[in-house]
Parts: sequence; structure tokens; C-alpha cells
Amino acid sequence: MFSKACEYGIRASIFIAKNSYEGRRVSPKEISEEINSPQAFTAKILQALVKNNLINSVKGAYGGFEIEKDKIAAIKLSHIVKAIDGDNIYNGCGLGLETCDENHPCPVHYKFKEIRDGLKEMLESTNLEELALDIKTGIAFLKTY
Amino acid sequence: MFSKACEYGIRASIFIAKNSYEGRRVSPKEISEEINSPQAFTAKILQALVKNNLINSVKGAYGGFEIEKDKIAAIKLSHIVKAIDGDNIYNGCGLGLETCDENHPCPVHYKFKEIRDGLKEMLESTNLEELALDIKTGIAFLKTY
DNA sequence: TATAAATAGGATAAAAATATCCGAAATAAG
DNA sequence: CTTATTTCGGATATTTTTATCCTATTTATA
Ligand code: FES
Ligand code: FES
Repeated sequence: MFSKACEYGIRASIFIAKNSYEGRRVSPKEISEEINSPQAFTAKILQALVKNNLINSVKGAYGGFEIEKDKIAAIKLSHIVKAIDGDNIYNGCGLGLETCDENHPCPVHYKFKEIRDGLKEMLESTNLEELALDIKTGIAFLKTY
Repeated sequence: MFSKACEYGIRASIFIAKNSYEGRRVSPKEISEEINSPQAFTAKILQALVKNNLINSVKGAYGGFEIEKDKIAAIKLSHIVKAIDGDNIYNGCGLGLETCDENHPCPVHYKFKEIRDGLKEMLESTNLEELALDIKTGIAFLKTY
């Protein structure tokens, strides 16, 4: 569904959000340990999120990654997915035709569009605040063990 | 969403189904031209579908690929997807945790499960017959141009 | 200002997905 | 039986994704 990069990006963002609420910046090392992802690769993804203004980075001693508290609720999963995987998932044809065009539909167009729109709606209506809260309260997890 | 291989596999299957209704076997060459896919790669995917008993191959002169007419309606998209992409799309965690486990859910588990189950339901309730018919009547297409 | 601690970012490497090539095996028809 | 045709399947190549490594740059603090 999503690329590995995107999966890591979402998990990392949730972890950063949780820590930002607690007033702590986190490093790629800590992040990758907590979400069980390759450190250097995760760092690259964080760079992309910074460039897209979804998270903040602070260089130098006592630096790290954070998200402004009052921005957390405004960051939707859709923003993260779009920043990393682009918007093929929102607009692309399910059978891989060059463009998804209602005037020249593939055989699964109408059925697929429903799923795709459902996913889009879900990603657009889910924000980092609620997800971070689920981690904080311990009802959800960012790694298997 | 699906791999290229899976997209080609679905498009090829629909094309084969349509031609099987018309009593014609088709070659990888004709298939790849009609669905706009790389020929040799498509041939490999067809082999996999044959091994999974979803389509039939006939070697030698006047051979080609076909689907028994009375099997076409019984072949669901879900069978093709499972044969090529496996069942991660049906069971896998949306955030890439090793397993999707209700007892140890990721933060998007419940929201994601709904989408995933919707996709599964769609793939399981869509068969090759209806899709081939849409191609035959010209209301849907297997390539862009 | 010097030092230590961090992220940024370019260069590479490894793995997986996508794609091509070619000879072997099978089969229909003459 | 021979020939032409066609799928099968192994080997290889290319591209994309995933992952690692190392140096430069930035910044807080002593
Ligand atoms: S044309 Fe294929 S999903 Fe719209
Ligand atoms: S645990 Fe992530 S989708 Fe179920």
C-alpha cells in the first residue's frame, strides 16, 4: 500500500509528535530504535519531512526533531503520505493506466475509485494528535515488540 | 497499491477472458500490445497465472493463452492479486509492523482495517466476466490510447 | 573561541522489482 | 517424421527502492 519510506515516515512522525507534547526533541537514533527502522534511512526520510514543513529540525547540541505543539493536530496523515509517496495513491489508476480518466476508464475504475476515495478520506481526516495520544496511553504501538 | 506485475496480470487476464468468450487464444505478443505492457515480462506473469490454475496455456502451433468459458465468472480479482502479490494487502499492517495484530495494534489499525477490508471485499466480489464484458462493450479500456 | 553534539547531504552499496534474451520442450499440421 | 509455431524456464540486465557511510555544517554551552 505505502512504501517502506512512507511507513517509517508516518511512524516517526507519530513518535516525534508524542515527544513534542512532552517537550522533548528526539534524534534519528532514538526514533529508529523506538519505531524499529534503519537509522540512516530514517534520517533521510526525516529530511524530506523537514523540507515539506511537516516537522522541525534543530541542529547542533541539544538539537533534534520536533513538531510545534499547536501544529500537531493540523498535520494529517495525507500530508505525510503525499510528501513521501506523492499523490499516485490519490489519483492513480488501480490497474496502472497512465492516467485515471473517467472518460476513458479501466474496467475496475468505479469500484476502485470508491476504495481510493475512502482511503483518501481516511488519511485526510486522521491527524497526528490522535495517533500520538494512542501511543501515549499505550493502546497502540509503533513496533511489534 | 498493486505491483506493476499485478497490474499487468489483471489487465492480461481480462483481455484473455474477453478473447476466450470469442473462442480465440492469444499470445504474449498480442496481449502486451493490447494492454500496453512489456512482452517478455508479461509472459513471465502469465506463467505464474498458469501455475496458479487461473488461466490455461496451450503450447505449440495454434497455441496461446485462454480461460475455459465456464470458469471465467468464477475467477475473482482477489485470486489474481493473491497469486501475484501475495496476501500482504489483505492481512498486512498499514504502517508496516511485522504483523497486524488486534491485540498489539498500530495507531491506524482500526481505520486502516476498514479500508483494507473494503478493498478485499471489492476484489472478492469482482469477477473476470463482468470486467471482460465492459471491454467487449467498449465502456472500459485496458490501455490509455 | 573552542569543543562537543547534532542535522544535512552527497556518495555508495545492497536488495528487490522490473525487464530482456535465448535455448529447450511441446504440439499441430503438412 | 519434419517443420513451423508457441510456451517454458533459466540466465542476465536494468531500474528503483531500500539502506549505509562519511564529511560538512550548524549550534549550544563551557
Ligand atoms: S481508470 Fe483505472 S482506476 Fe480510474
Ligand atoms: S496493526 Fe497496523 S493495521 Fe493492524
